Amino acid sequence: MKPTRATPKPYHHGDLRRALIEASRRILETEGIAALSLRAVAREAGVSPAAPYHHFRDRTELLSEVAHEGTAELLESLKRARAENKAGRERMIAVGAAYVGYGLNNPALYRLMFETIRVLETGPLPVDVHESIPGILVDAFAEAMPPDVSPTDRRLAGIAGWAALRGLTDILRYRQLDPLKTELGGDEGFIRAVLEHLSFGR
Amino acid sequence: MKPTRATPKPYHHGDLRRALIEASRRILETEGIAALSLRAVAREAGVSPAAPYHHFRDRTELLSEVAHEGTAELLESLKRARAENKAGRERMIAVGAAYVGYGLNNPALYRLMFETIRVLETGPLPVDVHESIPGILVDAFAEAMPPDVSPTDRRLAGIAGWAALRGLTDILRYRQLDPLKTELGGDEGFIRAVLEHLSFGR
DNA sequence: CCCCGATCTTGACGCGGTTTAGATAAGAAT
DNA sequence: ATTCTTATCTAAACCGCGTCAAGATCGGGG
Repeated sequence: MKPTRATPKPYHHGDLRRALIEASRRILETEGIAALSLRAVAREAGVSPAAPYHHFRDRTELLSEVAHEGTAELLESLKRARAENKAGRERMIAVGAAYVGYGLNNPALYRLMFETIRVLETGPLPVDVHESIPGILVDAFAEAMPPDVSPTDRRLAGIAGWAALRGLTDILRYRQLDPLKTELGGDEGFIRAVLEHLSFGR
Repeated sequence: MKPTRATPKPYHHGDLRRALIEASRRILETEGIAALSLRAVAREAGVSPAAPYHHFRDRTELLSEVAHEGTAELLESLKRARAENKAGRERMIAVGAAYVGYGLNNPALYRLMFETIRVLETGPLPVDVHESIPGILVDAFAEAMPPDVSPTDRRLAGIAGWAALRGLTDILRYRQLDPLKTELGGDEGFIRAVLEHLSFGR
């Protein structure tokens, strides 16, 4: 009986595809995105430079897979934050903090996901919008609006919130400490303060 | 026998430094950031691959100079928008639209400025904060707050606005048209609507 | 007028992505 | 079990890239 594979049974190596992705993430964490070359990944996995070509069309496709894993993880984290908080301000803050937190805790991978490889957030909206990263973010902000807000304004709030999260993550990722940040209790408090402000914080 | 140049008289080439930067921008506009190699720039300028090393320490320094020009242009654009509008909501929208507009009109250069080469927005705050790109943005948003807002909240509003601009630019740069965008009158109207929303749009 | 030094070229090195041809080994066919 | 097939991997090569060392060139100061 043919092994119906969750992971296709490999021949020589033992699931090189998987090994390559993991090697990539290892390099990404330890040496940064600059060191993430196809050859380096192959070295790390202990195979020849040409071996990866039997599992990925080219370097971009390998990196896309790595980025895809990051997207899945981030999505999972957002879903968790959503599930653990009732719709409204608390959920918005929790979801937002989860997003920024992921970016800060996985800087190289985050960068790969949203800068180097654009395959992900690009393209027409995914199958189920509300289960996508932008979808969850937009929803969380939109639902945090007061009840009297029009649907259009609600949607604008969602987009504005989503945009602010992307920008905030970049700013925190690239910049040194802002004086205000420490005043407000480090990253945590700072993020929370900005998010609260975004949802009509007063 | 020497053609008297407008630019300071160089030796062999005729201000190769300048020519290299301009060649870089030409490649950036036409072929994108992926084609922006040192050798390609040298080719475009009609010199040997090693020639640039007499004007720039390495490839990064050349790209930094190109990015620096972009930063100067963007800064100029923001200053103009600031000067042409009195402090408050109108200035905030004008400045914000100028920022996003620059990013959309110079996608490859914008990306070089804020993704590929980080020398610019990175590092401790510049000499005069209020004459920097983040400074002008933060100020514009902070000043658009109602008068009864506390200094801390004002500053938070500035940072939130700045972050939203960065994110909005990315989103518009990477994504296809959002349905809402066309409803609101294309990029222009969309940006304006989001910005208005950011400053307590109700 | 000659020499100095800034500027540019030539040629090379090592690394990267990718392709081609060949070796290897697992499963299928006989 | 032996042979065949095919996926997998290696070896070797090609070309472009960033960079450096050595030499050629040329403008201006002595």
